[in-house]
Amino acid sequence: MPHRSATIQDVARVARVSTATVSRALSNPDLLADGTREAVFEAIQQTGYRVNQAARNLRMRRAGAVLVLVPDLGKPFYSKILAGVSEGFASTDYAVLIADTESRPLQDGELAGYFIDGRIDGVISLDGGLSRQALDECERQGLGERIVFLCEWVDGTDFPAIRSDNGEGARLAIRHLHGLGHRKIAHATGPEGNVLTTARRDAMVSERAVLDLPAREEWIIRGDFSVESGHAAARKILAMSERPTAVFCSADTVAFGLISGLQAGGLSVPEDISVVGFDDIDMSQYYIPALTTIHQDRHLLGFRAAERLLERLGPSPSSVADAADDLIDVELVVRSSTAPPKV
Amino acid sequence: MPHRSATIQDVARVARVSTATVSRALSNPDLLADGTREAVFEAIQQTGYRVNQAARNLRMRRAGAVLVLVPDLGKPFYSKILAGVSEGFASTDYAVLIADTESRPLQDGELAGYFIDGRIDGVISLDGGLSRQALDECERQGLGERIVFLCEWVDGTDFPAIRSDNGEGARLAIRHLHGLGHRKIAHATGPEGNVLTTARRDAMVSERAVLDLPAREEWIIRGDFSVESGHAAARKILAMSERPTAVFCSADTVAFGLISGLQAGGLSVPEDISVVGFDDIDMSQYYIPALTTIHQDRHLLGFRAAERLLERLGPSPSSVADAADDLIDVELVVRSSTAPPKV
DNA sequence: TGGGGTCTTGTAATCGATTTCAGTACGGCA
DNA sequence: TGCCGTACTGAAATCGATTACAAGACCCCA
Repeated sequence: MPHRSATIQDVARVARVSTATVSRALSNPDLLADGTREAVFEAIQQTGYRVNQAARNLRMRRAGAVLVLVPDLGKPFYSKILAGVSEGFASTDYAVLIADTESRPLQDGELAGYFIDGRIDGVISLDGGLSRQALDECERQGLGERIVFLCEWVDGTDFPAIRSDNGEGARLAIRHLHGLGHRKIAHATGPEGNVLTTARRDAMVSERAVLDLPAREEWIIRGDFSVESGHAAARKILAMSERPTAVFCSADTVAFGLISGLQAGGLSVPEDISVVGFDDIDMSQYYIPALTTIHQDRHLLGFRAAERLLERLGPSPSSVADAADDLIDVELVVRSSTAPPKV
Repeated sequence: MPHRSATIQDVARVARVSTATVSRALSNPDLLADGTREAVFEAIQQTGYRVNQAARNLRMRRAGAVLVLVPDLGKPFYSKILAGVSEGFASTDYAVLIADTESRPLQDGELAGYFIDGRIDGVISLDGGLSRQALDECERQGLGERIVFLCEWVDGTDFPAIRSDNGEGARLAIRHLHGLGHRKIAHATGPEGNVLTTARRDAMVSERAVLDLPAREEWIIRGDFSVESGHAAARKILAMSERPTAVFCSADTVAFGLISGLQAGGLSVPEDISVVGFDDIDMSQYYIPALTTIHQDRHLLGFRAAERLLERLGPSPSSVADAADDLIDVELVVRSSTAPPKV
């Protein structure tokens, strides 16, 4: 049985003031006379008082928590992002709840339900696959202000979305390969229907056109962001009559699987085929060959999303934040998985 | 402004009963007459009522949340564990809070403070480096029952600790290498002072003695669990006059760095040196060479920890749970990073 | 017919904070 | 001296649930 801790009543008794005064001492100290304030703080010290969050939240009609929706906690890509989010809320009194939408998808009305329950004050969703219905329901309840997307987003909605400049990333990758002399460039995509898949593929395709490079249907290899799908892409490439000399992968993990698969099929990277990844996860610089990739500042992404949500939860409803701030720069990191094509 | 949602009062009014009856309908339905119960559920439907957690928690003197302390969210090792924990709590009404103890270490009294605040009901700590003081303070407040360790633990305390059989893992690794014909086996350790470092190193050293293998001081290479430390270990090995023919690494990430470093130094794996990892993170099977390693069931570890904490938070204080259940089996996974030594 | 038991339900206290409203004290000014 | 504004503090309502206690209805059996 936890030792029953001091309440505001106890403090008031010790300081010989009312509970209202104690409350004010904490939230609005300059309202009090100097002596009173000191007496209260003294009493707080003595009793070891800490304000009870449940009571405070009940009275203030807030939950004191935000929810982060992660498509798959098991993916290393998310870890640093979460660290960033968590840091963004560290100096506030919001708790950070994390839910994995893959291991347990949200039920109908569950998201809005969390708000209504008083469980959460806001949401950061890393999952762009949230159902339209769930979002609409939140909007209908006037909760639209409390939702921020991160990395992914939902087309056709106008929730703020902190994200990397995916298009620019794809263009950097293609230009880099083009610069090395590659012309036959393939793309291993993410899962169909994912906004990142679309953004990266579209930019890749259009940049390829801009540079006047050849395009073949089979060079767009559908997959998902998994290592396995990279492995599968390798098998497809090995079976092609007209092989590309370079592959731009939609994720580093895909690149790892791809390289591993190519190697198993007797092709070496970058000698026979160059590979570019996307994300720059920790492993990438130590992979053999070290992976050329598009760096995303994952920590910053998380941190910014936290800031953005905090703004929106704050007292002033319309913030001055610039939507342009929501696009985070990416960077090409050249390592050893790319080289000029064989002549 | 979120649409003010229905309260228990509203439901009571609609159903023409008292709030007590509504409350009972939810928590103890068979106490009510059939007709009443139906009327209440009908009213709940009509009003869209959802119980307010803050109010409920306040009244029931509970927080409705558990905290998971993660040493470094950025490490891919933890992701699946968190998914397991999260799944373990999915069917309960506990929220799962996650805090990164590296990016923001716990302050004095902060942990006990969370309990007293009514912010959390329990803790799962993946961090074995929690200060003794913080733990003692919790014990003193009678909160000892509410703490469970996971993966790591703190020597000399008797909190339950769900963990892999680290000793067995180390022995499996050494026996595997011994079986291949290796005699000169080195070990790249984790950070000094970490319980896992100690457990794995001690078991490695004693198994090496059991098998009557040579031991050299420099073959115990101190590091931490990072890729970088594996890289550094490679440099040390390259500089040795008497090189080992195999290295048992304290983590897969260390193995990756090691292999990368050896390769950079002109030694290839497994031809020149065999490498065994520990953890079997997702990447390991796709690394080149695919990594021979000790598999930890990370999802199960997380899930078990959740179960264990739930038991302890439940109404019956002394659970029947067997402490033996807390040790999770590990498995040797043989891939391509190990081979017989060159003759 | 009356006492005792079971079923069902309601009244009201309670959890621990915040905040509105009102009151007191005091100083300044006419 | 009397009125008013300012500074400070307290009493009490409130947030939305849970639950101890009590009371009414009904049945059974002596």
